[in-house]
Amino acid sequence: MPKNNKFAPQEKTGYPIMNIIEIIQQGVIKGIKSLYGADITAEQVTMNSTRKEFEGDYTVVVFPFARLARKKPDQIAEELGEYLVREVAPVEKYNVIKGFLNLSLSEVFWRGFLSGMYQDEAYGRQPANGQKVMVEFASPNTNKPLHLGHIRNILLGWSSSRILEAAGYEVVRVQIVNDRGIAICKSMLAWQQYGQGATPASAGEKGDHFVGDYYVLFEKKLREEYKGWQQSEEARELFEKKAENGQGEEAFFNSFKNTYFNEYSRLGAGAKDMLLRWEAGDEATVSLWKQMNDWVYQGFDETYRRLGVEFDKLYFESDTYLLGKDAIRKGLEKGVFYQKEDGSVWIDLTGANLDHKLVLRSDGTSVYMTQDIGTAQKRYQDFGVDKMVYVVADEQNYHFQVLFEILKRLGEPYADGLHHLSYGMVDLPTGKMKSREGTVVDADDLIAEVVEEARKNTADRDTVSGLSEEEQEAVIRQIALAALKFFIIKVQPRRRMVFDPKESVDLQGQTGPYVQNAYVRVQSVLRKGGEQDLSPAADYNRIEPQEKEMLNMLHAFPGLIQVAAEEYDPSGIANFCYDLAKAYHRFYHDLSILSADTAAAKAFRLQLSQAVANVLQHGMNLLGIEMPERM
RNA sequence: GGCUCCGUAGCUUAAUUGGAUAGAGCACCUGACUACGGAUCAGGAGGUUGCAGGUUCGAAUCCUGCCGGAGUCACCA
Repeated sequence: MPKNNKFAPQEKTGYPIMNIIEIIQQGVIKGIKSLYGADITAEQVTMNSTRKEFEGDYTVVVFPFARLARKKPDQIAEELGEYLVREVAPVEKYNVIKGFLNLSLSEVFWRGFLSGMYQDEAYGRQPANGQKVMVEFASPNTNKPLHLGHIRNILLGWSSSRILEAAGYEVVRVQIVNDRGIAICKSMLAWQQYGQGATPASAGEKGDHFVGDYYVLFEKKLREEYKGWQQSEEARELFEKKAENGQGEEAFFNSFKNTYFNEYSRLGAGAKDMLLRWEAGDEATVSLWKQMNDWVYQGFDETYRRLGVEFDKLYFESDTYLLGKDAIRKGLEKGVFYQKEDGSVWIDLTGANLDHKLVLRSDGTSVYMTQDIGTAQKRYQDFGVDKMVYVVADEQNYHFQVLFEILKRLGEPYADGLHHLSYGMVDLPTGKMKSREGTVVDADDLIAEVVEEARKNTADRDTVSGLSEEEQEAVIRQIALAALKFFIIKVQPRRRMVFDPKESVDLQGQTGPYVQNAYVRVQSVLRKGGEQDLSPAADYNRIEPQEKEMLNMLHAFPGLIQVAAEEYDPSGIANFCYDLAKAYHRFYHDLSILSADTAAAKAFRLQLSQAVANVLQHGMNLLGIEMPERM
């Protein structure tokens, strides 16, 4: 194989390989000018890949030129087609159907394109652009294990960060860990009262689940306590006095629950007291808090490891929850904020189609927004990033609109680079996930489940029987995670999605393993015939439609990465990988590779196979999905 | 109620951002290896893109109004 000139086309096309679309667009612009004397911009030249039921590679839509040329679309298309064939070298043929101009590129062009890229593992990756972007994702609370919702978040965050890297950015991956507050105090109190010194090790349980169990236990004990209290004199009197007209006992006590926790409950008082002592820095409390959080982190780390993600830096809310007050003070001086008589500080965002928003309470303490302002500033100080992406569910859309507007008005240097990667909640076929009803899908359980399913399906295959047990286990894990990840990532983020556990473990059809299988097929072919000289590919002169389809897709891949990065949307990459895998499966079925008719065909198809495998691996890698060599 | 997002085949979802006959997968039916891996391929059936108007050569996509669903409008996080 010609290793030393991988980027150079083997045949002279007369044009750089990558910009064929732009070249055609320029040709169209010149053509319109010379044929009709009109000036148009590249923007006005709409080009698509030709639909596969028609002949051609690219299609120019000529309707928009009808007015300029004062001719019928069909006639324009004819004239323009003739012009392009004459003036733009790679364009070899054209045909016109109903006002659409279909252009076919020469085989010379396609051979040159393929031979130039098929060994390039970095094909599609943009050179560094000198910009730095921070991606925040995961960001769990430390009182409960991760669940399906976190998985969607993590997969989106991870794949987006990979895609941004491929688009040329330097990426910093962070999360903010919500490690403080009343929730973790509930777990702490429950552990203190009922735990009898148990540890994750002694209980044989993962740390995050261990701590989560105490949170659940707290809620259970609280409910019991509340139920008992409802029989008391005090409760009866309150019910008589405060129940609204016609309000039943049950309805009343349901709505009273919060007040009960805050004002009557022994456990509630205990948890709140715990929080106060934590805030005061009480040593015993702080050390218990550290201990429990440590357990949780060990559990989280394990889950992240299973998912194959990692972070460059963790921010902890216990460090950041007091940040932002300075910014408020400065903003107040600059007149960005205003103060009410009671001392609370606000911002008027009605000009930006938003509302008035509180940024500091009357007692001078922070709210969520205050922290987020401070944290953004801190992150900029820490890393000097040009952009920040927040992967957070769509219930916080309004919050981020407000946050970004505030940062803009404060004149933050990164304010134009802020993006909320908002995604819809994950529903189950039975409806919403509700922790109270125990319908939350636990992340670790889910992973274990898909691995089991993959194991069952791998058991009776001799394709992997030659591998060691360890290697087999790795393959099973790769397949399982591919199924799970692909299932989630293929859906556009903004959509609320239905997660059917049964479908997520499917290994057939539009799935991760289907894509892996295409890759594995290529590897199998290459093992048998990849060691040869592929230069005869230059003589291949009858590119089949199945081959052309893949060449077109391969050519589109770099642009797709760009779009995915600009839109912060990995779903397009997933769907592309599926389409490419499908095209390869068809090609593989219809045409012979190793026993092709000619040496040229064989060499060309081996190049093509290798190119497809590279791009599939690269594309799936952007989604955080690994490719096995056998499966 | 105000604002935002979403309604596409029975189910899960695409549609190159206004382009050609709305494309896949699952499930259902029928077929395909003495061939490079059948976790595959081919075919069938399944659609008034929630409804009604409008904009134009052309609308799932843009505008208006309804209908249905979700989220959000805290000195909560």
